[in-house]
Amino acid sequence: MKTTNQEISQLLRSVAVVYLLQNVNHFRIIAYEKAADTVEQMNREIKDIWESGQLSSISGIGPTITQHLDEYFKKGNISYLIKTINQIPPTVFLLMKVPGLGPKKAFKLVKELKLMDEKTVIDDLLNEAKAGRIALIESFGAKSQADIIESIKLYKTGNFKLERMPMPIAYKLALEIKEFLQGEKGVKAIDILGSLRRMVSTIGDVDLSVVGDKLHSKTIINRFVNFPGKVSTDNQGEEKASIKVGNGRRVDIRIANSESYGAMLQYFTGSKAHNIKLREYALKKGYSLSEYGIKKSQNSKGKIQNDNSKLKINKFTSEESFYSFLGLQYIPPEIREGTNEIELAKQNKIPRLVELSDIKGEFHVHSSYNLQPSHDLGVNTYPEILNKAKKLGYEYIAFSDHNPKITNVHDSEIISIMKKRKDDINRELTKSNNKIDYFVSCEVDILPDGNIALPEGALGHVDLIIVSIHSSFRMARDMMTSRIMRALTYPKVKILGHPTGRLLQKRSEIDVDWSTVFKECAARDIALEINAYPERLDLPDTLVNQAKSYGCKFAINTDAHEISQMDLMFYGISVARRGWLTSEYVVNAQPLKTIKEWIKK
DNA sequence: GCCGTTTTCGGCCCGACTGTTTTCAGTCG
Repeated sequence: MKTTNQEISQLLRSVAVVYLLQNVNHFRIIAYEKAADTVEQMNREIKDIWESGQLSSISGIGPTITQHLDEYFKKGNISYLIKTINQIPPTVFLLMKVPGLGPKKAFKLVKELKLMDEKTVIDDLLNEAKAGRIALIESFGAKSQADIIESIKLYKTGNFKLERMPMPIAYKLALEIKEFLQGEKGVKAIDILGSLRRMVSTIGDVDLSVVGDKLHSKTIINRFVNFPGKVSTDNQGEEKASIKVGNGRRVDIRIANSESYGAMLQYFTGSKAHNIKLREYALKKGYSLSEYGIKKSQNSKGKIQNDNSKLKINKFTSEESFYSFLGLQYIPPEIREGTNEIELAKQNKIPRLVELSDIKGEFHVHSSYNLQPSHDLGVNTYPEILNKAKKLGYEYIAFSDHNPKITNVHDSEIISIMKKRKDDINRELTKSNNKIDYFVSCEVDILPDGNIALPEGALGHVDLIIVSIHSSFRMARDMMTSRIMRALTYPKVKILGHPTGRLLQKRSEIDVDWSTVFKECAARDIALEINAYPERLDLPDTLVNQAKSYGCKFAINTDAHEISQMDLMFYGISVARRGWLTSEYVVNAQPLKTIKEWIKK
């Protein structure tokens, strides 16, 4: 059975719940919650780490939890962790899924109302509420009872916790609202906050902030709640408001004044892990942080008696000055994930991450040239693509149409198609006296057996190829690994296309031993693609970071099937930045000369 | 239970909101 990080994280969180209900030391509870957070956000499978004996080297997982996990992996259901969880009725955990019910309330309800049937517990609670029996329980009242009925209704619709949306969709929504608000009186600046500012691949809520003077905050909020895409207004106050747009997506807005805007921006950008670590770091220096600014910590050891200044808040107009006050280099939002960014910022060692302006070309664009492809054709001609690349300021572009269909077609036919294509490209493009260079490429399917869907005889008619999986996504890990490893051995393979095959919210990643694949790519100088296509964002950021540690190189591509999609390079850049890539790791941030040498190798 | 560029002991992130409360606990982000 495969044990996922999600399951282990859940396990640790449940133990924290049990301890909370048993009134054990508060910080022991926090330790379990922290460990759960750590596991949840880890970019490697915890079980793999356990197998390699490296568990205790993870920050947040100390000797005790290491020992418990070790026992869990060996003994499963009879381990300490499971036995601990079993001390609490399982119905408590089920009730906690209802919004507004945390451990204490859920436990009290289970105890007082004797809700022990796991299959019916939610309905049982609803019936008790309707019968008026919840209001009779101490610390509950009529309002709580009514709230519970509402919450259960919401819970049953399944709409209370929508699936996250792919980041590019959220980004587009945010830009639409931003544009809608732009002209309003008093609006000085609008920023995107939260996970969207960090460019996480999937987004829950969209958060926006507006710098505006108090005089106009009411009218700004008013305009916001009249956004044409709005379906409901959740709350609307003087300084903030929430609306839902189509599909139940929630958008929050807050109006802030400019003098403490830096602290606000920092706080609401997150991540939670980053903010917690930042506050711990600040506390050691005697400072306490909040969305309003920085003040002297009440508990700081170095506190001066009778000091009024500790109540005074230092305000910051910019994030740069906020971080700088703490003695830290500015940390780009994309890497604020609570790994080691604060440590590095302290030493002034945050690298300059790759930027859109570093990009000098791309390798993955589909044209309308009909070579009887195995998958979708693009809609634009080679000259149109070349022109677009020129407009983007690129030095080079590679045409990577899908390979010709191989079913019922003889190899010789495919070879002649590929030859004709190459000749056609060269004839069409030499005419137009271009200033930028191009490469004849091809995106070739990796077949289930690891062979590629292009006869070797055709390889003479391309400069390079991208190999990608487009079928048989569900294979056992060892088979999938050797499938890819075999594909990498073919000549002219320079890029492994959309390596995990994931489609955000639609198709999960293939199961592969990535360390084996990454080592091979590094050894063969084959770049891993960071596919910027909005549904893909593939490689995922965490794997980018892992591959980087093996010395891999990356090609950030849009996989455009229409020239306007070549503008989506931006999304690929965000993935690269989240993976801590500097431009030296990105092949298409290198000049033409370097690329020519790379392709020849 | 975890951790260390002020500590191997003595600390541990901050605030809003809500409901049930006479001063706070629980939940959420």
